[in-house]
Amino acid sequence: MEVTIKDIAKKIGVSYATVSRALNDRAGVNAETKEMIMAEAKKMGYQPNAIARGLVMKHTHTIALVIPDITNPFFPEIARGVEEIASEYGYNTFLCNTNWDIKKEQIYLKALQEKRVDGIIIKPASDSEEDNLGHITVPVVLFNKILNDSKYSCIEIDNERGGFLATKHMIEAGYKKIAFIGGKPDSFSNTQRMEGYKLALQRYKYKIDESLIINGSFKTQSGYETMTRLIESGNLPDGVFAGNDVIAFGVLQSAKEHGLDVPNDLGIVGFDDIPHADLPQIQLTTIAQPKYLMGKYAVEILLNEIKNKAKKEVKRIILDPELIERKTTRGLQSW
Amino acid sequence: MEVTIKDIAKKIGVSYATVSRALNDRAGVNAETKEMIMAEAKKMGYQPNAIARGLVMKHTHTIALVIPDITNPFFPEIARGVEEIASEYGYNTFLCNTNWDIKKEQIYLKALQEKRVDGIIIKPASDSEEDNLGHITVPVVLFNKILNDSKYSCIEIDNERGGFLATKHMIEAGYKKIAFIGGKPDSFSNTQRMEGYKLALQRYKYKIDESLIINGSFKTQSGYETMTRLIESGNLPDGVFAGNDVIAFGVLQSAKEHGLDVPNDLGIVGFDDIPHADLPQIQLTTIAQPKYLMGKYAVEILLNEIKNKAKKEVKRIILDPELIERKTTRGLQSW
DNA sequence: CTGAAAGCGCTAACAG
DNA sequence: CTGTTAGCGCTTTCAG
Repeated sequence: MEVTIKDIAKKIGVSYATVSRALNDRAGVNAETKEMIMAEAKKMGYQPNAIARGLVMKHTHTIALVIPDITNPFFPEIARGVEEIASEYGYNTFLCNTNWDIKKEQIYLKALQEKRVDGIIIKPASDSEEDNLGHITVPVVLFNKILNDSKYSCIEIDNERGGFLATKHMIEAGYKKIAFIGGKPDSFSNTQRMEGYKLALQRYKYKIDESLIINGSFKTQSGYETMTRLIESGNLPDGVFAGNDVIAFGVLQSAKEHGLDVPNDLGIVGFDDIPHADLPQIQLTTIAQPKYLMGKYAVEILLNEIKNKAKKEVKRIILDPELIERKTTRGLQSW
Repeated sequence: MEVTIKDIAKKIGVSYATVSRALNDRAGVNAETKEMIMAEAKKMGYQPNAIARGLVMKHTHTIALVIPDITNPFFPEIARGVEEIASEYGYNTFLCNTNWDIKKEQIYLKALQEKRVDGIIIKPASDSEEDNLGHITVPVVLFNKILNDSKYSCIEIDNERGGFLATKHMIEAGYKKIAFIGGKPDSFSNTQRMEGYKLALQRYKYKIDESLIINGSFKTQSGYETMTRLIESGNLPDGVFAGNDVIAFGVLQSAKEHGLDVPNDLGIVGFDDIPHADLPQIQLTTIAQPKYLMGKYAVEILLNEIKNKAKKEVKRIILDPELIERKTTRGLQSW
């Protein structure tokens, strides 16, 4: 049997309230008895029961991070940020992987609430917010742009500006026929990146060619397949702005297999700046997001909302994207 | 206030025991009243309190996966495996990242136990088992070879054989001066891979040159730095077996920066076969581990131990590594 | 089929 | 400084 507060109380001959006080370092316990209690607790191998405590305290000191794809190196970076900061504040974090499956997300959200997590940080699998987050009663912060009247705080990169920057860079480097190979079509981030792309095209008087705008999923495989299709259909662009880096990897792969010279025959820019995008063999030009920081901020906002549940104010943090020029695009100088 | 079982009992005019029975689908409730209860529960937005339930039931239906580096793409693959399978069985999983920090691991293990997780799957940050896992009372399964008298189940690849295979491959491909650039020196996996390397060297009458055996950490940066040091010290090998793939990436990077032709001037083989090791620009020859499967098996063993806590038997699963020949080594044919 | 009551391990008034 | 007591929300005998 597990050793409880009562066992140690009995052993020492005090009431278990006293033991509780001692263990929790609360005032009003004689120094000597406290010491005895601590010693005995250690000796008996006492381990506080957070479940019981949670039941009375009404908080669990655990939060959840729900993400769509832990296999995309973008998310582990974020996860590291939230986890590290959370644990600094004494919180554990559940890491839930929805696999972009809205049903799975639903199930997680339900379980998380039943387990009484104190708050949730989520990158939704889909963006029809109300559908999914409707039943959540704990504080939530999203990695997503959110409708203006939303009751949730959020933090994200300015995706439209990112898309704009990426496309502008390719235009200025002299690419003429620029495709957008995107990810999940019903994702805000994706849409906004595409909007930025279109905006840049317009700004520079390029015409928007819908046959060059193709969405799929945020996977390497998807990038590979749609690029291959593009090449084999004869509708070959000389530049592609990919919805994210792993898609860009797929594009790169297809290009290589078809003997295309990157960056001369084909320029590529990605989004995220995941680890290994900077390997010399890859050298992917991309739009960087401050992943770790995003995780960090998200927890801080969340923890703050948890603490001040009463007077909550929704915060929206929009971060600046940054273009990282590497070798999958021609530089201006070479033009 | 949260709606509880009592609220809905009061509303309908039954005892809350009955409500409990109905909600949990237990026998002995009149069909009609059950329906009423279910309806009311939904209407009132009742959400079972898993904390309270856990307190009485003595289990939480949550397990933990503690890993050293979520940023190494090897681990997310495993994580996906455990998470998916666990959730199929109705378990949530805490994902904890120790960052190879044994103190952090300690803290997590403590918190996890206090939160009464039902079991723990862990790749220890260090390998002096007894030190770390001593206080754990719940079932544990390790991703690590374990002493023969250990009380824990474990599952892992045959690292020695992997190291052997890797080195043998390089020898047969004609490389003459093969270095081992390893990861954490006090890691079993690392040591075993090194043993396999030595074994192959001996088998083929190569002499073992300790100046060619260098450990560091399981990071790209570490691989990059030690390779660079090797090159700049003039002690240039013509082959390196890296402790894992991300190290190999670093080696690759250094090689490239120093104008070495891979695979002709330098052959490289990694370990793990992480995603993106197969990109055409990388094409890393490596030793594959069945990552997802390892995660899956780990949960299955764990869940089984949880169920049969009484008659537990320790299981040791040793999986076979597989050499994946790609382009960072010469093939036999080209020799 | 249903209700009463005990208790899971702990915290927090409230008395002393 | 310390003990008594009442719950937290739920499951589970044990009676009826």
